[in-house]
Amino acid sequence: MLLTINLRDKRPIYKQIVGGIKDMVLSGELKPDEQIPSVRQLATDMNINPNTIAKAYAELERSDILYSAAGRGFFVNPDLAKAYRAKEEEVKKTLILCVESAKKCGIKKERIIEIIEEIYDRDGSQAETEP
Amino acid sequence: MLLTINLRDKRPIYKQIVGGIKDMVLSGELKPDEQIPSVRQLATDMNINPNTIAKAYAELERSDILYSAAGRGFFVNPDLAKAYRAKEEEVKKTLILCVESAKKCGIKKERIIEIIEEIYDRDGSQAETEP
Amino acid sequence: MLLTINLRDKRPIYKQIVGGIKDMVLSGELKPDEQIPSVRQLATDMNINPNTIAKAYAELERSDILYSAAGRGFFVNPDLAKAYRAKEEEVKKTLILCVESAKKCGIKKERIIEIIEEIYDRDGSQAETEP
Amino acid sequence: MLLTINLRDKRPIYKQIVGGIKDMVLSGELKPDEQIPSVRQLATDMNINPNTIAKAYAELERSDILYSAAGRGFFVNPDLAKAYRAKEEEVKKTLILCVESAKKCGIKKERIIEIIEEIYDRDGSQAETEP
DNA sequence: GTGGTCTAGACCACT
DNA sequence: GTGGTCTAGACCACT
Repeated sequence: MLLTINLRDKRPIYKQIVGGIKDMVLSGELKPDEQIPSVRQLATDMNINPNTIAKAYAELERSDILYSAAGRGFFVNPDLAKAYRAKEEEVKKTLILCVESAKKCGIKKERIIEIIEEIYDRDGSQAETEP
Repeated sequence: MLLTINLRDKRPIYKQIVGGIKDMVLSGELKPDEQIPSVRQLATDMNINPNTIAKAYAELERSDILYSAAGRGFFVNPDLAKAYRAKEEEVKKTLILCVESAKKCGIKKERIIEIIEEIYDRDGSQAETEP
Repeated sequence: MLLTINLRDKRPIYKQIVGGIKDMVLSGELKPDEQIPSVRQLATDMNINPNTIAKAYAELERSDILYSAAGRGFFVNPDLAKAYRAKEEEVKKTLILCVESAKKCGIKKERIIEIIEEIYDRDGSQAETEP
Repeated sequence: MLLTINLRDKRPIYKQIVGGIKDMVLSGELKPDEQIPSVRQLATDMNINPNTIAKAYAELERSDILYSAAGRGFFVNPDLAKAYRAKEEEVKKTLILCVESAKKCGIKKERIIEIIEEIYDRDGSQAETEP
């Protein structure tokens, strides 16, 4: 499982892990009911304390991205409807804060959409390649 | 000066103040070279610790939004070119994080633009109304 | 023997088995002195580790629900008076925790009884139908 | 603030704290916007590790019982509608598990209601006394 | 092997 | 002073 944490990122490590795995699940990169690396395994792989991984996994379970059972491990929740809706809400909330402030400062709507197009249409370093 | 801080907001108070004043300056609500309330004055008005206000003002000065004259207080920087460019950079950086993740999760570009339009075109509770 | 375990259920698997078999015995679905599937048999049928089944059977024996004959397997205890009393105690203990907390939070007695009626009078997906 | 943890209780310490504070808030024992003891303070008072208290407080904030801000502390959420609805759901969920099993084992509805009445109408060691 | 809880202690940002 | 994050390490229940 490819997960990188960025030390220059202001978000705490566990939030970066939450974001990374959430995106992998919602993008289908991780399959329904697939088992993900154990807390200890990922902790070893990423050289991070197990408590930090556990904190991230717990949040992913609360967000209906994963489900788990002690003694068995963590698995991808096959029913992602709720998580998907929450993701869209999260995106919307971020955009509201960002766009309202931008608007107030005189950044035109057209400029914002231009930026969106530019971001969306470029390849994206980790994005899926299309055939 | 109308500045409201939201105690439920997860952003620290000083960041909320920085954001609020930055937006007021870049939107022209505060005029070039206009003096803004003193640290003590604003601290009293908002019932906030003066250290918190001072921290916000210091950051605004570093961002070329305000300038200070020792013993006389803080004033709006009349040369906002740099600050304006930084604001656009900041908006762009936020949009990159948000949009790349949204894209990966399968949220379509059209949906994002739809949300932007919706946010931008509504009145906005605290937004300036144009004559 | 129809026993379903729910991997999403937060109760450990062996507890789910204990609960399921206990209910089947106390409801008369399993007859006095009837032999139940061997540990290995049930482990195979349910695709569960034999240790887990063995743990459940051991607890059922301690609770006087089953008895075992070395080398011959597990059987339904025909004398269920003790187990029945323990079940009522267990129900009562759960209700005390739940109802006292509900009461403290202002949930009215009438509302609780209403919920009980609703639960009790509906068919229950896995409940036995009476002829 | 009166909060006792019971070592014989099977629930983990942090869950007992969550339950205790939730009940105090939903019963009105703690007032809207009232500040509750700091993580460190309660940790000292109860002789429990601060991390354990912090875990409980975090869950209470996620449940809309409390709100917080780093540097200021935790406060009782004045808008408890959501939390109250969740509490009723929680009670209902517990009752379903308990009552369905009891029913299956032949415990009569009248007996269950009798138990509820008995629990509800007795004083309750920590219950509010009525004038 | 798996996750969950808890303690102890450090360090940081914010007020 | 406040909470938030992270590490380290122990111990437990469950599979």
